[in-house]
Amino acid sequence: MPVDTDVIEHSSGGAELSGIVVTPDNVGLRERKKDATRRALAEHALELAQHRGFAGFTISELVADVGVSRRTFSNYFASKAECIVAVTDGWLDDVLDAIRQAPASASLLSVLQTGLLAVAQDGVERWGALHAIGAMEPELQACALAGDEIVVEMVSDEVARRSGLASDDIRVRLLAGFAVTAGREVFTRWATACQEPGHSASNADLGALLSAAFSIINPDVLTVARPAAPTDSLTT
Amino acid sequence: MPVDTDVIEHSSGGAELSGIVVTPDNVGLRERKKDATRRALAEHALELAQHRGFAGFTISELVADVGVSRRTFSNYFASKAECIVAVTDGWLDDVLDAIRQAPASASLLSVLQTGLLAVAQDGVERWGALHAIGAMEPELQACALAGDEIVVEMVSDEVARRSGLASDDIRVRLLAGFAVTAGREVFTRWATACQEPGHSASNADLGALLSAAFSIINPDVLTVARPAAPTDSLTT
DNA sequence: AGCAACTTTGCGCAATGAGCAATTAACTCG
DNA sequence: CGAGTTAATTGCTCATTGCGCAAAGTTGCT
Repeated sequence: MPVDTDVIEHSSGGAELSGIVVTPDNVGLRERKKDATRRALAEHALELAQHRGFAGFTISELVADVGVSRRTFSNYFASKAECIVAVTDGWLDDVLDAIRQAPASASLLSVLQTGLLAVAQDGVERWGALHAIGAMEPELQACALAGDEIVVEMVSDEVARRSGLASDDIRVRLLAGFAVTAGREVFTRWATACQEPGHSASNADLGALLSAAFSIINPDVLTVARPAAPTDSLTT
Repeated sequence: MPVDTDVIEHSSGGAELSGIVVTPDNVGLRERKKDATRRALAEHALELAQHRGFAGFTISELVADVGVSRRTFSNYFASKAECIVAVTDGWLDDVLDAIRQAPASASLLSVLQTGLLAVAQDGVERWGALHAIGAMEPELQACALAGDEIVVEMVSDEVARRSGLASDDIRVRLLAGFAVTAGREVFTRWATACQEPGHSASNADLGALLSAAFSIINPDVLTVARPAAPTDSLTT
């Protein structure tokens, strides 16, 4: 009996890729349980880290609280850091869904901003905690960054679909990379702003921040013919 | 006797910040020795990783080859991954120097490209090896990404100086972040291209790749008054 | 030379990450 | 529903790791 089975109403199972849930549509009990323990571990790890610091608790303590064996932990995560970062698991799907559901008429840039906003919906609060801990814990930060890399991958595919360019076109990759970086940066500011005394942070501000961030991008780069590309074999 | 002292002619010592050498101007013997062991460890670690794989050797083996104690290793690096990534130590200074030495008349964007090219001078080959290993080793990749974060920090300062904007202006940070991301992406393509059978990769191609990458950026964003910034307290 | 500052080293230990085989729970199909 | 298949959990075990501590060895400065 890993986690309180009663609490499992219907979460979503999912196939894994590099430890991140990608397709949360299996509905077997087995999958739901797996997902539940994973979530429980990540969630509780974050909580412990918030109170006692990243190094302030051991995996053994964590699993004791959650109710699984020490060995099981290693079946899910390769490290404590990876476990904590797993609280962001759902976000990838949030962004992707938001992008897919955006009207075909919307511009790529605004679509990406929309996707980012979608994550902000339920993610920013956790992100604050995550960032607070990770700020001085290099291992955690590294894990988070590595996780983002996968997001970039997936967003690239989506951008490629929309723009009609190859998903490994350098501009596509970089645009996706930029979007993720922008999200990280904006969320950080947002989170810190929220924690301040006069915390008048609203969703509108978040949109403004995103706009400021995206103003760096050349608005019509992807809609236009490829730019100066002397050696074609490489720029693809 | 850590490393062959005879070989130490004049490398450069340096104060540390998060494990990355920042100011390589101390010339004491002590500093040079430290730097030498650090380098020796990183270098040899990379070599071992190339031949036996990341998990194919232990820290104990590494230090045995280099000639320092197991304990000393931990004085320098917190993990095997961190040690390997340390072969990139000098690159940060390369970029920074290149940026600083660029004529004041040059545009920010071209200056950044120049800085990236400076790294390519001696770095790309190692980067190939690094990437080859790190591709499937999440821990290594994570470390590298975390290292880049520091580069972004420093580049931001430089960009701020040139543009006259605050170094924590969101556009400055994102521009720096973009530059680093672009560098990573470009180097990856470059390195893989070089390894291919018909390896006709020249420095010119590298410049072209960088141009393609930077074509995403809005050319006059930083030289112009700040863009739409509704809530000023946040966009700063 | 002699003292202060810093590094290296050895020892030791708690914590980690993973392989293996046995157990248990979930799913499938007749 | 019940037997067989598949997959997850668990307990053992062990090599490896990360780091605190104090002793011994270097370097730097006067």
